[in-house]
Amino acid sequence: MLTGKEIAQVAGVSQATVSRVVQGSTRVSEESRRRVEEAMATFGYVPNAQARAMRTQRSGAIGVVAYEFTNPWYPVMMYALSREITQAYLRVSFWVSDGDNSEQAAIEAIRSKLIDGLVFTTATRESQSLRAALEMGLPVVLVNRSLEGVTSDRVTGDNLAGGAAVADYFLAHGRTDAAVVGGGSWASTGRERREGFTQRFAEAGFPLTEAHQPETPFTHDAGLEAWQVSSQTRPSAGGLLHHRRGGLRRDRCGAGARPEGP
Amino acid sequence: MLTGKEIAQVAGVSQATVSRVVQGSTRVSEESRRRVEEAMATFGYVPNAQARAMRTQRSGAIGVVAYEFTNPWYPVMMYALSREITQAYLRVSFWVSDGDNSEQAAIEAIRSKLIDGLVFTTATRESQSLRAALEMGLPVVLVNRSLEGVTSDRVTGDNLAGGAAVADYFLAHGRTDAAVVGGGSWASTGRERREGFTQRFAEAGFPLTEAHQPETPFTHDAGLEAWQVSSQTRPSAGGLLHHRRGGLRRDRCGAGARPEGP
DNA sequence: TTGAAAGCGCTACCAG
DNA sequence: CTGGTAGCGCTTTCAA
Repeated sequence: MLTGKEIAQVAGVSQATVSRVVQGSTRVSEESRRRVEEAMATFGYVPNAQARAMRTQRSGAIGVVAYEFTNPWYPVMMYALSREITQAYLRVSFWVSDGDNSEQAAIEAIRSKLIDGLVFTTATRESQSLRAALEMGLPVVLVNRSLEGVTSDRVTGDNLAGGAAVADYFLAHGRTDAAVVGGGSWASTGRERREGFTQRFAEAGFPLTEAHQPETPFTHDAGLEAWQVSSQTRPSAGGLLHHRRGGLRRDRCGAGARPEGP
Repeated sequence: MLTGKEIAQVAGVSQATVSRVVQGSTRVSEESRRRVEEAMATFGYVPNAQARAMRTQRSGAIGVVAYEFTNPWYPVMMYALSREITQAYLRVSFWVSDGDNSEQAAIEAIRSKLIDGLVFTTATRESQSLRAALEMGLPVVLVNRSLEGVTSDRVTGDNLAGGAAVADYFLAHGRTDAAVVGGGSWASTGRERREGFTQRFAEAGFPLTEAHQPETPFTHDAGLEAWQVSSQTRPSAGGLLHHRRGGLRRDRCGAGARPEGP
């Protein structure tokens, strides 16, 4: 691996001119450009991105924080984000959210100039470092989940309307005895979906008790368990999970069809 | 954001000493260390990782190339790799393999010193830039799929034995009229599984025709279609896909249970 | 259009 | 144990 300086020597120009050629069409004579490009091609020159980043104060990378991919929704987001980031001529730095540790690592990466910005998909009520980062005005965008009590750029679904829509569907079909099994309120998604659901039921005159809006992790196992507990007290209880042939169908949800194999 | 130099001024030491403190316990007096740490804490100093990388010639990042995550096997690998990489105090740079373009981008990242090494999970027979990179001795490790005709570090399953095991299972149950629907031979996985399968069948005296080892993408749709075509010519044909109640079950495979929701 | 030169913020060497 | 200093490879003035 040689440097711009060496390319310059070969091409018989100054290193500054090599830099100009690399950056595209700054003012460089045809002759100089030709010779520099020839030298670059000959030696397979690739500019040192670290040095450039240091000089320009831009890393060219965007961080993404997502969950372990046993939750199939996250790969979908990850893929979409990757595409967009790549199309913007940026790179993706990736952190698996393992609680506050990795979240903090991602945020630290902003401050250490490793990434130019961070997309955060796993905000929870307990994300201390995230909250602090947003309050400091660090370049963080919340995607999927939002965070109460801080202003921030964010991209989320309308979970309130979503929960309400499910409630309306139930009510329209005469189901008035319901429980919500929709994750926990530590995440804005779960909180808002539940809120939309329970609010609609309350408006319709069928308020849900606390016991019928349990806090569960976003897993099918936990949802199944909550549903079973709920069923014991109310045999006819329904919920956000769908059932079939007298039993819950333990299956993926949310991410749509995922039809491909290894 | 201030720099080590500024921290040094505040602490009344040289910038070199600040650097020593940051790097842990090089020889620094208690007094100096205390004052530097105090200054760092006061101003929330975070060292510039780009500058460090440039100086040390190590970026601290490992690249990972994987597929779009509609193929559920890749998130699983991605997660495992992320964990390992993080535990080694490194970061993950991520590329979605979209053919040779993004593959080349990932490899270029090695040469531009953005990453210290690359884990490549989507090698195909057509991966020109990957092949070139391996031949140049760039730090690339193949995971999941290997590449014919080049020596390289790699981590793969024993697909040959896998295909043979499926064949044995079929033969043990008296199924001698079979087709293999297992991806395409552009990937080592598909190629080796098929090879293991057909070889065992041939050994048992039931050679498979070309028509019964079709080349398909690694998708359920493609597999289903191939199976249907195959069924037309041989009503009793079986294959690597599992079926139930007279129809193929169009479902995920490979990655094991993936029970969680959004 | 071009080259010289000044750094970006850090690490690591070398004297003291 | 400490400070001075020389770069890492690039971008970007500033003169020429």
